[in-house]
Amino acid sequence: MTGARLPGAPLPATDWVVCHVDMDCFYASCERLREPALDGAPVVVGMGYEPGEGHGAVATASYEARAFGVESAMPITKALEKLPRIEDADDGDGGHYRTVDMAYYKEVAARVKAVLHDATEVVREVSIDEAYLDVTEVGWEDAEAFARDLKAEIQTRAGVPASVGVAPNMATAKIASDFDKPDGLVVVRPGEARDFLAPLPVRELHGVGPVTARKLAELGIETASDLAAADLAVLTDRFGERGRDIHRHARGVDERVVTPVGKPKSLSSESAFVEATDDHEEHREKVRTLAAEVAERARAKGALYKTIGIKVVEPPFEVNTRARSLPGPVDDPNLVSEVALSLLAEFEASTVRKLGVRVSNLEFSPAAQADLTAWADESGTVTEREYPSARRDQTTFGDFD
DNA sequence: TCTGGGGTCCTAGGACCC
DNA sequence: TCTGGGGTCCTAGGACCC
Repeated sequence: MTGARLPGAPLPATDWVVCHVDMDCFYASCERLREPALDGAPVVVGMGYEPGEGHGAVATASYEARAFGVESAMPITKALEKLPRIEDADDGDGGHYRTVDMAYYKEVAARVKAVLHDATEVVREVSIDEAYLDVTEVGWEDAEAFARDLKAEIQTRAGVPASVGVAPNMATAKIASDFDKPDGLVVVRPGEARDFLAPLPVRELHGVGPVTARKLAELGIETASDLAAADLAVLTDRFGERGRDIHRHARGVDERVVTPVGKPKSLSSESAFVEATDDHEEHREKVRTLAAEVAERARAKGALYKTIGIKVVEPPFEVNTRARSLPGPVDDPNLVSEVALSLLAEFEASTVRKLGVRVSNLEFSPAAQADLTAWADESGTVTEREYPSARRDQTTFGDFD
């Protein structure tokens, strides 16, 4: 395993300098950017808290709002209990609620990303408000100064604050960026990672969610240091490949290479009913809407899909998925709807709280759709009738980014 | 906390092929 | 007619992340 590396192979992990940039309560910061009066006040950004839409959740809460107990992903009704809207509070001690405005946040995010790409070659954009940078060429001598400049540059050019973590690998850098939020800057040098992580609860490690944390607790493993010292065989036995990963992460080891994210693997749209319903015609109507949405998004991205699926969530929270694959990739909104509805038929008698439609097995090369006749004939799933629309759709490629 | 929406990856069994 | 083993694709579910 050790010894000479092939040319072009990744450096040993300890030689890397990885930077994780994590925007501080990004949506709330964006709202403040265009509405400076919100500075220093509790801000909650979410959806579905308007009258009659009682099923939304908090997307982001400012730190002032978190002080009231408002958290990300909390049902909006619960958030309003903890922190009433300022309009409804008589003592003036309320929160400023704003509806998610993705188009605006994407504008701000684009400015942040521009700063990152100007700063270094390799950037992995994980989400709208988070990215990893491979800044190995900067070296450990200058890593801290680099990160400080990066933060300042983001503030200057995008107008929003970021926290930055620097470490010899992705998993540790991520925890470092979170360690001193907001406006944090934490550098973990090679050799320091394991001690840095040691006291943290396992739940804070990337890849340990509520389920794994509970199972680890049953094994007497509570902290990263417990996990680092645990028997690898026990972990892989219980958690499979992920056991190996979290064991490594707990020891401050992560050999994943920072690479840009590729094309999406799937696209989906989902939507919850305000109240779970057994009205199958309502189910069908929602699936038609979702199918149209997802097909439109796929087309906008120039994606062909080979698999069409649905998700049906029954109370209390039972998730069912069904999918059907076509003989070859298509761009055909009508087919998405037809297949989704036919998969939905199985749930005709179900009470449903939430529905989703998904396309996957994506291909982005227009040539991928080259010869549909060949398989359309031998299939039986895709009929002649559907074929012409699929081919016509190809002409829309390139209309969008 | 009775849970929104958009994703990723992994696992496991079955079908099918050579 | 009985048979081993490998590889790939498909579907469904689970866990996790932001």
